[in-house]
Amino acid sequence: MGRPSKKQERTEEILQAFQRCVARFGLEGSSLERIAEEAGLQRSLVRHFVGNRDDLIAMLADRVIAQSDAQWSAFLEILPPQGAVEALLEGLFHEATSDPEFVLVIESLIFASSQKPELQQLMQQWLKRFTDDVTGIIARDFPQNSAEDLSAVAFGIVSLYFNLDSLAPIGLNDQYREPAYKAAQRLINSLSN
Amino acid sequence: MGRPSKKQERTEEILQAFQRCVARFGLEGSSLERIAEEAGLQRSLVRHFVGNRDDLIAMLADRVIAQSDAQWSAFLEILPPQGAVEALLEGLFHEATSDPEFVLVIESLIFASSQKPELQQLMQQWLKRFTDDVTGIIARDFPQNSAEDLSAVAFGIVSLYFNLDSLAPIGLNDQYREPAYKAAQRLINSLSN
DNA sequence: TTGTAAATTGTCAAATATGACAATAAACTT
DNA sequence: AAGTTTATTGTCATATTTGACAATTTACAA
Repeated sequence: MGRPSKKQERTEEILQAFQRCVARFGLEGSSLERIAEEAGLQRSLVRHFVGNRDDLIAMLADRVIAQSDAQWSAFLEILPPQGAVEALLEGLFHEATSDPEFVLVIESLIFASSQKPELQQLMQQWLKRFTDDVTGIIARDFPQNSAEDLSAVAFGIVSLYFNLDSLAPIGLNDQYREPAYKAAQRLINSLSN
Repeated sequence: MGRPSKKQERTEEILQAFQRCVARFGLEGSSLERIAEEAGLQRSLVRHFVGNRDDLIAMLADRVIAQSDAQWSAFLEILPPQGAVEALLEGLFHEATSDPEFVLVIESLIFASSQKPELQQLMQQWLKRFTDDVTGIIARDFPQNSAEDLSAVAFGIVSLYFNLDSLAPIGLNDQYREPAYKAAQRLINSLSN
């Protein structure tokens, strides 16, 4: 009964438009006006489907985190049972050409975390999953090391990877990718066995 | 002749207010209105002394970079002639409790770099000075290593340090400081000699 | 065809941001 | 005291953003 709802697709379109806007103008700079224009919809429709900008931000965060998790999970699936660490480094520093727009959105969310407690919690958990997974992978290949050493190495690798993304706006990504990879290798080599 | 100019002090006040605003609302979210209110001045005065927001951003960038460079230079001065690397790590990961507001401002500038070429160039140079200095310090204590290895280790240390700041908005700074320090040590220990 | 739920369009009022500029007040020099 | 430079205040026009809501249209079910 009644007209079929386009809420799903419309919401998707709007969120994609929002994502593009955030990458270009930042969270604060993305007015509903701009988002609507970017999505090719009327502002009223944006309001109708997703509410005000705070609602939008919450939805965007969920979406982005889910997307990131999905990518990450898919990546983990591919890792070989043994020699996983080597494949991990290859994947993180050589193959992975993360979408700059996506990176900017995540940066924005991280940045906005300091103002939005709910968001901060989401990002905390997101980061923790990431580092814990990396620690786990390393632990499997290098079981003889203490948890402390493993965490340190894992955090180092995550930092190297994240830093490439964080500094992406500066535009030196290509220049620093190789040093980052080498540094990660050195961290791994510093483990026993 | 004529009334004495307060341009210096006023500009300083305005930039400080701007800095506070940026830390709270982001670059885009800092309207002249807000800045003026934060500075306790009329908006007209803000315009009178520093111009529009693009002018403001340029001035803020110069100021922040100068400030950062000054701090960094002062820090380098203190480093002992030998054993400098150890002191470096101590300083970066244990003593240095960087002002969160200041960090947020730098983050904002880095982030905005992707949209503003002049700013991007400034930040590139700023980052380069930083990593080159670190490379130099390490090179002095570990002269037997190749430039490539030294750069990798230096970039690793810089990444660890920056990452702590980048992730500061997430609020896990304390938790990750020690792993970061240990990872940095491991990188250093991976060098010959 | 009729009822209904949802999409879609359009409009209004209020708040906010910006640029430009006039007018006044203050502080200094000669 | 006169002149000059700058600070300071105030205002006007304009554009943007937002929230709220009314009116209309569309697509489906019975």
